[in-house]
Amino acid sequence: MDSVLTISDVSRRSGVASSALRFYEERGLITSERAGSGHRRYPRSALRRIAFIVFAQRIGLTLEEIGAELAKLPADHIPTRRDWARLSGEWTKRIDQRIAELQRLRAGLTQCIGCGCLSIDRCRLANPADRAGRTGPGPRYWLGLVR
Amino acid sequence: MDSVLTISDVSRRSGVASSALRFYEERGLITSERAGSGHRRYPRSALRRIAFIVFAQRIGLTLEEIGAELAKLPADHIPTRRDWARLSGEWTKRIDQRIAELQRLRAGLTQCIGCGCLSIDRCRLANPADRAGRTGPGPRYWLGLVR
DNA sequence: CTACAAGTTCAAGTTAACTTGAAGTCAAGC
DNA sequence: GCTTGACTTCAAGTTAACTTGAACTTGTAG
Repeated sequence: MDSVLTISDVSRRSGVASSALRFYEERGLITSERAGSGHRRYPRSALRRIAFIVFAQRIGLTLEEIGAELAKLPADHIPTRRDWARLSGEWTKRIDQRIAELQRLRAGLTQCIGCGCLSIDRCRLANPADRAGRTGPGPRYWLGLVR
Repeated sequence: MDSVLTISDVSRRSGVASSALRFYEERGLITSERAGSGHRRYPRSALRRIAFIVFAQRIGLTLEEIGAELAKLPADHIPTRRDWARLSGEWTKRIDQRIAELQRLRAGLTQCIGCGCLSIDRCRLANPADRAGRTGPGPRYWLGLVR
């Protein structure tokens, strides 16, 4: 129940691997103090920040987006309940959009495939015009562009 | 309105890049005949198969999973409406699970972050024990393991 | 004092789903 | 006969989010 935590403390408590924590730090998502030895020391508040990151990932945000969100937190004090709550506004919308899409897909699954209309020409769900176009390399699907 | 299609025909009609179509073929998701010149020729039925692949991706299936689904289709004839419908059973469940998770996350967003319980120790949503554990390299998040 | 665990940095590897580029083939139009 | 465009294969590059490994230092227990 110490007030400062080592990286393995944080890893164990958060379920996030030490290597991932270093990676998050490199990306500017979290910060740490250093002990005289050069070892990282985390304040208790880091746990909440990390929980937030994990939470946001499950919603489907990229680390970059999460970083942008975290940047909105006040820098002059440890974020309060209110500060965290302010971040969540945009997210609710995003979740709702994804839920709506899944519900459309679910309907298409029984209706389109079931009724045989799963044709590129006729079906809105499978229609290329309804999908995001994007050029360049990289994983199109994972970027949520084809999702 | 020809009965056989070139790769660029299929690409244009489906919105899937030619390179992706070749990639799908390499992975065994689709097949093609060859013209004397060595060029690919697709039957009309390929369009539906490709639409199915795109559809499945939006739901969140990997190409490997999609391949496994497609393998269940009869090999001796062009799949009928019924054949396609049979594949969809498992999917509905999967969509529902993801929708349910998003709804839980949505609730957590207002309740947990809003009320300040977003603490690794107390909050179920952020609790490591609730998340899938996995060892080895690769993108944990994108694999749906942290989602 | 000596193990040995735990921490550090930095470069390189891993995964899925493609894309890009190089080098070559083939048919059609002028 | 020559160019142009569409096609082919094959190897290598791209992206996100990490992990792994090597080489090294520090902290702690016996």
